[in-house]
Amino acid sequence: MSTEMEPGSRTGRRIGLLHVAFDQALAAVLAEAGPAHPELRMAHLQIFRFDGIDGSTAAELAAHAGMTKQSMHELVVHLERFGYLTREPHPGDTRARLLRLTPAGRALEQDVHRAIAGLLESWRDRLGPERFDTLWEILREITGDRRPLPDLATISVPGRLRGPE
Amino acid sequence: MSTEMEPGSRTGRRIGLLHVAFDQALAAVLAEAGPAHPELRMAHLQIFRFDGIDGSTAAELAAHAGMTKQSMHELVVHLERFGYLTREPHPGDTRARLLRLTPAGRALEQDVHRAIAGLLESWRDRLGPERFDTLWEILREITGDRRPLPDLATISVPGRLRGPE
DNA sequence: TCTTCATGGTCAGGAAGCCTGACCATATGA
DNA sequence: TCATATGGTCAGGCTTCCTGACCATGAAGA
Repeated sequence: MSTEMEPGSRTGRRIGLLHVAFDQALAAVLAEAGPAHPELRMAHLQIFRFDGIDGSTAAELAAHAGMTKQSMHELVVHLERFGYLTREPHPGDTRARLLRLTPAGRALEQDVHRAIAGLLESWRDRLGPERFDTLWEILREITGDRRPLPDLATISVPGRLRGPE
Repeated sequence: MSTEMEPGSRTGRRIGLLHVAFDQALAAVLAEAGPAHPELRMAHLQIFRFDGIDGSTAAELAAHAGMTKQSMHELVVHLERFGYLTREPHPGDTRARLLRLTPAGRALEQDVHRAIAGLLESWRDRLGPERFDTLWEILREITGDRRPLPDLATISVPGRLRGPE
């Protein structure tokens, strides 16, 4: 390690901070921007962080988000109950339900994207354009992004180190 | 945004992935490296991600980790119960308890640091030295690191967007 | 066609990781 | 000395996931 590198602990923390900062900015901007959506929780925003909600199925979203379909189910149902999306029959697969954003859902999606854009803008200001682009590029490289989305499905954070025995 | 920038969603996801990748590598390497510690969960490792456990108090750790002392309390007690640390009286403050790593605790700390070092090494291989250093520098900049640690205490991720009403 | 297996969705229950509230004991400073 | 802050602790709750168990449907092979 060339940069004077702390044992490693700080890096772990810093990555955590990056993540936290992102979530926080998201929550903050949204809490202010939309006087709406009081019934939404962070987990729901996590979903809106991705594109393509509209027109996909819960199972697909679950795969993209790296969670079980049961977990995603709950989020989707919640979102439906509060009018952010509807579930229409999937043409060509009677089992599946096609998710459709309502106007409210679309507005929320916009809010989330605006919040993210704002945060990125502030980072960009802080870092300067070149280094910001570099960060972007590095993130892409580290998280491996040749394919569009599905890679996420293979990643899952174990709640424990070992199985629940 | 100069790099062809997706609406923002991908960036959010990518940062999440960075975080997840880190946690995962940590879990994986440790699960393999130490056939020990079956009773440890990720939350405990999160603690070991920081230095300075040994000799600090639970309240300090809580501040560093950005969580309440009650939450940290549970983790610390757990760690104590399973022999990773002890709590001795704090000289100079009868209320406080000084945390002390046991040999097992110290070994675990080493494992965690080794795991992190290994992950960073792999990123370094993938990115090349200069860009790796750049990432490091950018992370430092974004997460703001003039002061040693305490800044984290001010950050908290809301579980909801609004207060619990 | 019948059978088998995979997949989308759903219900039920639980674990983990946090949180808030309420307290006690001790520091600390006016 | 008295108010207030702080370390630690207990109790209880909420959120966000998870696993297990199912049903209905789809796909693929015997």
